[in-house]
Amino acid sequence: MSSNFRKQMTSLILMETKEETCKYLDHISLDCVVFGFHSNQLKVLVLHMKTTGEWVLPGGFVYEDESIEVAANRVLKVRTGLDEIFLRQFNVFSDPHRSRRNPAVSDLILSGQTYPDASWFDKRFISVGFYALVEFSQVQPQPDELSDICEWVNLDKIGKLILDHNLILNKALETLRLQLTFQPIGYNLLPEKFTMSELRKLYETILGKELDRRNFQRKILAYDILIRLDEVRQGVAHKAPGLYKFNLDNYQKALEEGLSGRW
Amino acid sequence: MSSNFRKQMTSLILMETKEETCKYLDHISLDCVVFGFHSNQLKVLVLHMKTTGEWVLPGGFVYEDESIEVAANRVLKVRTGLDEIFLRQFNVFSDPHRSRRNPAVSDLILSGQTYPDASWFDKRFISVGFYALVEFSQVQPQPDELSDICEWVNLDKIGKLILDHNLILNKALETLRLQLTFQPIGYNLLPEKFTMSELRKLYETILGKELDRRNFQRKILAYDILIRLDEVRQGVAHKAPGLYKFNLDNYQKALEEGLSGRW
DNA sequence: GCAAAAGTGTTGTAGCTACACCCATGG
DNA sequence: CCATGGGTGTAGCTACAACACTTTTGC
Repeated sequence: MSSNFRKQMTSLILMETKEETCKYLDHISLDCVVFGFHSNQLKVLVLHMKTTGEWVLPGGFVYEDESIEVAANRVLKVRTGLDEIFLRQFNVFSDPHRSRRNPAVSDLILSGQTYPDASWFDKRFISVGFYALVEFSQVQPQPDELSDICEWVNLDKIGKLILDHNLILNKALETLRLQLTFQPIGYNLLPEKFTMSELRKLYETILGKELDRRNFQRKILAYDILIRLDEVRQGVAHKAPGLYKFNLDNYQKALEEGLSGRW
Repeated sequence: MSSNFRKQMTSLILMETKEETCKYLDHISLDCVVFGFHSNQLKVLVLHMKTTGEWVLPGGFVYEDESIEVAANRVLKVRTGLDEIFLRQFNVFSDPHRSRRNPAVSDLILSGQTYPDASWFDKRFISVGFYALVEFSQVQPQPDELSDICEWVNLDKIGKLILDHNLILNKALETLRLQLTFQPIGYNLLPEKFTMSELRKLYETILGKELDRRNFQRKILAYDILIRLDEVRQGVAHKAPGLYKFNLDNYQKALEEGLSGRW
């Protein structure tokens, strides 16, 4: 790592943080598994570190005067351009050896403007895991000062991530599965208008198994949570599928009960 | 609060922590909602503070070299006498105003043996909530140095707790409800041998609604997770009910699928 | 004998599975 | 005109709710 490079990155960090007077809480971080759904595949937002070439989940730290939820929202707003993201914490990762000294980062924190001292990054971090559901097409992935890429990666194409981030991802996915019946997962991952196939493919991807096309349709319609629009999807090489949107009122009510079935 | 009293309590704390060289992590605490089941009622373990008379959930702090799970186990071992308690984290409570200066506690921490400095308790705490399931009769409730009572209280008799502990309790209960179908909740709350009524009352208490005695029995037996013993409960003023125990192998397998039904 | 709870049986129905069949569209 | 996926229908089965009825015990 060249001295020039260090200088450049240090100034980048300072630029971004200069006006901030709040300090971060020691020892506490957050990591986000941001899910999106596109071309019938579940995708996750990941960053590629400039210095080490490692892949990481978007994450950040918590200011002394904000809740973790607010911190996660703040972090994701920068990373995606979106406000008011659907966000749920799902687990705390606190193995004392989960984090380690990261020279690429801690080298930068010499000025101590926002961090208590230079060794701040050497400390052990307890990380709160969040999963986020976003509408794929609305996201403008933005790398941070330490990364050169921020992009969507298919769930089945995710390789080795930094630290315990693969564990975090897997746990997020497991949570998503368990919460499929009582969280508005379809609503948050799909665009406003969607076809029945798209909704079903989303369920199939999350559950990791195929569902009967016809039974799925009848079952989901029986909940009365969808509104059939007078539109069809154009430009497909077969019968044009009808478009639906969520009936948000009924959807919320149905989720309170849980979408009972076994899928 | 008399000066004598302060001295006494300070020495108590020092006694307990003298041999410990590890420091606690700043800003991070944990709180446990310990559930027990006795005389067909769900109970929670609470402490009564000597100084302020407030009721609190058992909790503690995290050493620099332990995970939160290990810390929670350590705390609960002292409070209950039990090892290897069934324990699940369910939420992080991080509202920046959730904790406040607690004079009764922070006055004690003047020596800085185990805490970084005297203002340690004044800091904001982010608390990881755990729920624990224990077998009521096995527990020996032990107050800590700051409390004079540690006892079981019926869920419906719990009054105002300190800080946001009522919120923590409610969230724990909600989690318990949601996880009833895929966590070994019956197994951990009941004694080894139990009657069908006891198991059903447990479900009824957690779910907050009555279940049909006969349908419950047939449904739960259909899962093949119980073993009917050749014993009956004696000394009841009616037909002696048969005793059951869990078939742990089958129970685990069934929980992986989820005890499907709607209860 | 009677009250109270245990234990077993029955019946109708809702909802699911597993299909068959036809429709619309692009190439 | 055919391949592809959309849309609707139906028969059989399972699981469940809502009951009735019998059994066993203490008092």
